[in-house]
Amino acid sequence: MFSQLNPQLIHNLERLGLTENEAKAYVGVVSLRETTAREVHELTNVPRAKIYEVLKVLAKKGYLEIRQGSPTYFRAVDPKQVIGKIKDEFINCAIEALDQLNELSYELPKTSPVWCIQSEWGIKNRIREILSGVKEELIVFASSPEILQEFEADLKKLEKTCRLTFIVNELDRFKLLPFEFRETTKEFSDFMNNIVIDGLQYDEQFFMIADGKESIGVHSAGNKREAVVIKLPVVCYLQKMIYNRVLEPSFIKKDLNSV
Amino acid sequence: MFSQLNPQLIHNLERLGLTENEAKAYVGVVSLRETTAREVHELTNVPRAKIYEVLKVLAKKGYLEIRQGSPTYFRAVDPKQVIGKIKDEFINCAIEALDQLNELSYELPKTSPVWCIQSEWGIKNRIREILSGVKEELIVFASSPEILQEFEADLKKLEKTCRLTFIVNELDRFKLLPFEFRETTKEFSDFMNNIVIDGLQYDEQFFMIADGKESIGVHSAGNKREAVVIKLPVVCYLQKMIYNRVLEPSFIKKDLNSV
DNA sequence: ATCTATTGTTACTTTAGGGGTAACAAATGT
DNA sequence: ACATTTGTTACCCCTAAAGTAACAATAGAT
Repeated sequence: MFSQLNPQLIHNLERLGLTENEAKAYVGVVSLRETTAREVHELTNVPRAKIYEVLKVLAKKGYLEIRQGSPTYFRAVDPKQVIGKIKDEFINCAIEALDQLNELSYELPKTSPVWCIQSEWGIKNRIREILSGVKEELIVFASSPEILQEFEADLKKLEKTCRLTFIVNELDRFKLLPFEFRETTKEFSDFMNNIVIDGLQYDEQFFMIADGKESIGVHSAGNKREAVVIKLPVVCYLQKMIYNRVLEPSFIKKDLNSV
Repeated sequence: MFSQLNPQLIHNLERLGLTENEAKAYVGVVSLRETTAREVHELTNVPRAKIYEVLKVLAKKGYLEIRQGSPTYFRAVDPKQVIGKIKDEFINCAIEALDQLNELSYELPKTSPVWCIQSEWGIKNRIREILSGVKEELIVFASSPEILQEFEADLKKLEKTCRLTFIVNELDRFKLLPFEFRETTKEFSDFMNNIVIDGLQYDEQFFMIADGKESIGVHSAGNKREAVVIKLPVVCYLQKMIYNRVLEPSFIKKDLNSV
């Protein structure tokens, strides 16, 4: 009747490189164990005129076995073997691509002073990269605890070798995290949550200054989230100053004032 | 000038899920390290009208970082990270697909008596499966040593627990392999190399009978190679008889004659 | 300030792969 | 012999992605 096929499974198989009809047909044969083209067609709704070619292709790829005759019968090779094969081929491909990409890198990385990152994964990736390079001091601002939780382990490790300063705007919301937090002034946090440029609402969610020379800030502008990496020592110095200024006076340490 | 891009690399990246233009653009940015859309366009020949959108997409996926301005600059995220991410996602997908496929297997495998396998990988896979199921006796015929080499380790292991009989048509060609071989009669090997059915030349290359009830034969018909699996005990018995008959008389053992 | 070249965008065409449909030939079964 | 099922062929359609051409917006030069 109407497709009992798990659409998520079909989608996954497509991502593994099968066409939609190939995915449906393979699932069909696996479901039916040992079967004819017609049965597969009826279960999967792949047009009967197409099913023969599709099953042939799958057999050629080694995913099916065939018993000739009229009708011809088909049998699925164990999914574990099939998926394993696809995976192996993909991984070989990935390894080869990586090798080839690495050969392109003849120049040393020109490190430009400012970059913008527009994917969630890219942001986390870059934060982790910066964290792994911190030598002495790290200042972290966060407007909500989620992102800190994400990097809790990395930060905990850093705590042993570096001076860490955590700045937040509401101490309460962070009390579950095992760090010592300092609170910003009310004015500052109001300001941070309410920056509008060209009609776009900016919401600074996270900020980090590493060794006073590299910073990354994560904000949402409109409905998009992005991060900005800045490596200009001057700018970072200014940023650091600002963060030092906006701490609640009672928490400001002597040595920070002297900078 | 004319593309210095490694086409193999482009092809690999396409297999990893990028479009051709995305692959070229990413390779371009990796090559140029830190660069503008125009430079990427000139290096890769991706149409200039397309390069902006393509680079944006790559940034959205997290493979590039952006420095806004006019011109906008682009920088590649470390290929190791990028390829690693793609690989992880793929593998998750593969694992999920396998789980879902395994849920479909409600019935016990109906074992049909005869199957045809049309991919090299599928053939090897099935041979290995059969080898792993042998309990007592295995008879192997091979017309060339390559395929035996492929399974040398598996066969060596079997030798300890089973009676193994190797039948070949030219002892000389197999002397490098660490097994005891028996030779067929000249007539038989001539016959085997010269079977023509419906104008198609059949060349039996490999044959194996496991415990007298399951057999697999690999042959090329025309220019195609395929394998036939037969699980009918009767047929296997007959096949076994034939193989026993065609051994050079001097090598025929007593107990084989008595069967 | 004006002109020019470059940057970035938009709208369109083309192509190829995959999917769907209809109609026919070949084989099977009554 | 006839009908049914199996298998094939020739189409059409749609979409994703590549290519093209022309225009707007910006930056640099005179």
